[in-house]
Amino acid sequence: MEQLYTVNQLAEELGITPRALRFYEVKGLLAPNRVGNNRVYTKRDRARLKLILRGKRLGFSLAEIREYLDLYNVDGGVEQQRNLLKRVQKRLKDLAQQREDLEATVCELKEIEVQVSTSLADRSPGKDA
Amino acid sequence: MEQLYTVNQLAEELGITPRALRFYEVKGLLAPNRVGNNRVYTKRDRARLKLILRGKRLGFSLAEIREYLDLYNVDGGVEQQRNLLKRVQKRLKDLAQQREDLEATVCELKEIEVQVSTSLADRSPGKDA
DNA sequence: CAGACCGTTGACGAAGACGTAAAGGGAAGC
DNA sequence: GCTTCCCTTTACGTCTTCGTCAACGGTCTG
Repeated sequence: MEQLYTVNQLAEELGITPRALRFYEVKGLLAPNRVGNNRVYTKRDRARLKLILRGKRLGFSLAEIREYLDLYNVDGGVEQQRNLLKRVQKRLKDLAQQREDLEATVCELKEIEVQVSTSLADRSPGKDA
Repeated sequence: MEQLYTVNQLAEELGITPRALRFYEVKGLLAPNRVGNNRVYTKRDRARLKLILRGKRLGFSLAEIREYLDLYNVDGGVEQQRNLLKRVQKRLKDLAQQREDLEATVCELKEIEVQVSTSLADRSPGKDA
């Protein structure tokens, strides 16, 4: 019933190597079940992996992503939840900074784009007509 | 008249190490003037450095940041400008993807924040009153 | 039963981004 | 003149994130 994957299957589907998958496991980012000696990944593992990959695209290190994944463990006592809340809020703050950086960079690149575009249009007029 | 900096001054001001500054120079990201044997950084160098740091916060490698900085060289022949335009547009595309990832992550974290907050509020009612 | 595939662990390698120690030059203060 | 301080270069160390063998086990097929 439930969709399962081998290392190779899951790796190929998400466009990474099996080696990377095993590495993430060593680093504590994933913990697939075993059948005998072989890894078996569930949909949950897959979802977790997608979070990992998104974290990477955002430029986070595996250690940071590990912390980030911990934020999804909403269980725990009051003290733990307070702690979790703090970490979530810090992460949100970091992401806000990152968004600022992103917007600023996009703005500047768009300016350059316009500049270069018009410069090109001026040099070879009529090409756009 | 113009504000100048030594390695240590500039490093401290921007919260990095002098080692990093020299390293960026070796990697071709910075090219400060010399007075005798000593590096002297201008405001322009400082601005460039801030771009570098922003790139790092966005998760780019130094090599990518180097390319990015080259995008600011709007001079050059038509062929070069066409090339530049392409690179700018590719970079913008990458950043768009990154923005998507960013928004998705922020959304999820905010959900968690609400979840944990209300959970805490429920457990200790009246604390908020 | 041999070979073809998957899958496993382990060791070594490699690139990127610096940290850190070593050894020395120049100027400034006492 | 000697120390102190800042700066220099060179070189080696380190941590991360895998890639790349190497050597091995299990299973299926012919």
